[in-house]
Amino acid sequence: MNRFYEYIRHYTAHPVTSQEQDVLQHAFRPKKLRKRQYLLQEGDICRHLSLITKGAMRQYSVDEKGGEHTVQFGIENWWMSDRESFELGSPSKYNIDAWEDTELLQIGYDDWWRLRSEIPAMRILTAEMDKRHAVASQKRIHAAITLTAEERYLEMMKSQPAFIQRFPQNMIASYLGISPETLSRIRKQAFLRGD
Amino acid sequence: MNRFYEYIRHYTAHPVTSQEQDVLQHAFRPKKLRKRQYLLQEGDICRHLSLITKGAMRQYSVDEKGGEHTVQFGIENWWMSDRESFELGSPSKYNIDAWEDTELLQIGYDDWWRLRSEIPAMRILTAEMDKRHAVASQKRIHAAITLTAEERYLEMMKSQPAFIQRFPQNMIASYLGISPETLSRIRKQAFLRGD
DNA sequence: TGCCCGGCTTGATAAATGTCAAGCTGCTTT
DNA sequence: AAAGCAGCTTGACATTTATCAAGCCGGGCA
Repeated sequence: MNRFYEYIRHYTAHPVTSQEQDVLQHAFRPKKLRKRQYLLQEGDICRHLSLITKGAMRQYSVDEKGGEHTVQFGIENWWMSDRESFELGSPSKYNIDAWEDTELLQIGYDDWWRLRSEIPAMRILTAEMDKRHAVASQKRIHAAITLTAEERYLEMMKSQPAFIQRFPQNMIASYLGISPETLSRIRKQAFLRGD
Repeated sequence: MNRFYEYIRHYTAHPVTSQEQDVLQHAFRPKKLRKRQYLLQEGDICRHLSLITKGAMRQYSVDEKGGEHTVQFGIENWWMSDRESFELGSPSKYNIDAWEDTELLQIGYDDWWRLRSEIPAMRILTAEMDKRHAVASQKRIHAAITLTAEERYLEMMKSQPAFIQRFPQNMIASYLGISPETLSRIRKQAFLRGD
């Protein structure tokens, strides 16, 4: 938990009082997942926000032909959830599972909203998260409608090298919206040109 | 402004006191734009959030070849801004202009943050906006990486028919990430099959 | 009125990307 | 050690989508 208080202070510039630590400790629960274990399955309702403290996960959908489409990757200090299901209480269309052995801090919907009014730092943290999320979403949407497959990959190498290192190529491809074969060829081209 | 208080009450279930109306009235400024007039140009810093009270606008980038790529449409009751430029104070990569004659209510960065702490309804409104934005972004990203051009268009017809009615096809195409010709052919196909 | 221009369609062709099938490699499991 | 499997690559081919060029149509404007 101490790393979590540090995390909050880092993003909000608000130190967490020991009184607040008490409240936080009761609201957040640690959880461990083994590689390939589900955090959420299609049809479930997403009841928690989960902060990754260690490991790597992904959120993805599965189409009729069994193809997987990665909506989001997460590693240390990223929050995972199906935002739609969590906020609306609707059954999720996505799976979230662990690609590496993973450790999380989880908080439920009611606690999350309660803490936002009780602890100023949590209010700031939420605003900061939403802000970053909005900026990142706009970028990804713009990339999707504007760039070619190759440009999207090179852009991802620049902005998210950690994901490319920690997840296999077929998952990267499904994140970029292309087939694994196409990604393999794009990488070859880029390599032959000298990265 | 009265419609604005009504708007707030609708989304927050908090009536706006006359004291608060006073504060809001000083923070928000009305603005009118003629068709084709810019609200924001590439290179500008986006200093305001703008609520559309009447009209239709779009946010788009222009590539090296002069091609336009629509990131967002907005009509009545939609907020327009380049979120990245607004939050980070960086020069925008986008243009925002009016497609129809448009009326706005604008608020600056500092006022926006101040009102969030002063007026509870604004805090709720912000949270609600961020929530909806997050859900919509996730959907659009999922559509972009999962669906074919035709499926994306049909999906848009279902979820955003107002946009399709009020913006010309070449802009719809640039929103879907396809060429105007492809959209024209897709529509013909769909029509021949009976919608 | 008549012209011009923006928006839309259509056809021919090119480029990008997907699909299917095969084979390679390194790791895990037995 | 052998078998099996997941991830990656490659080739041949199919499909989707973009590009370029031409023409149509209707509304605003001289």
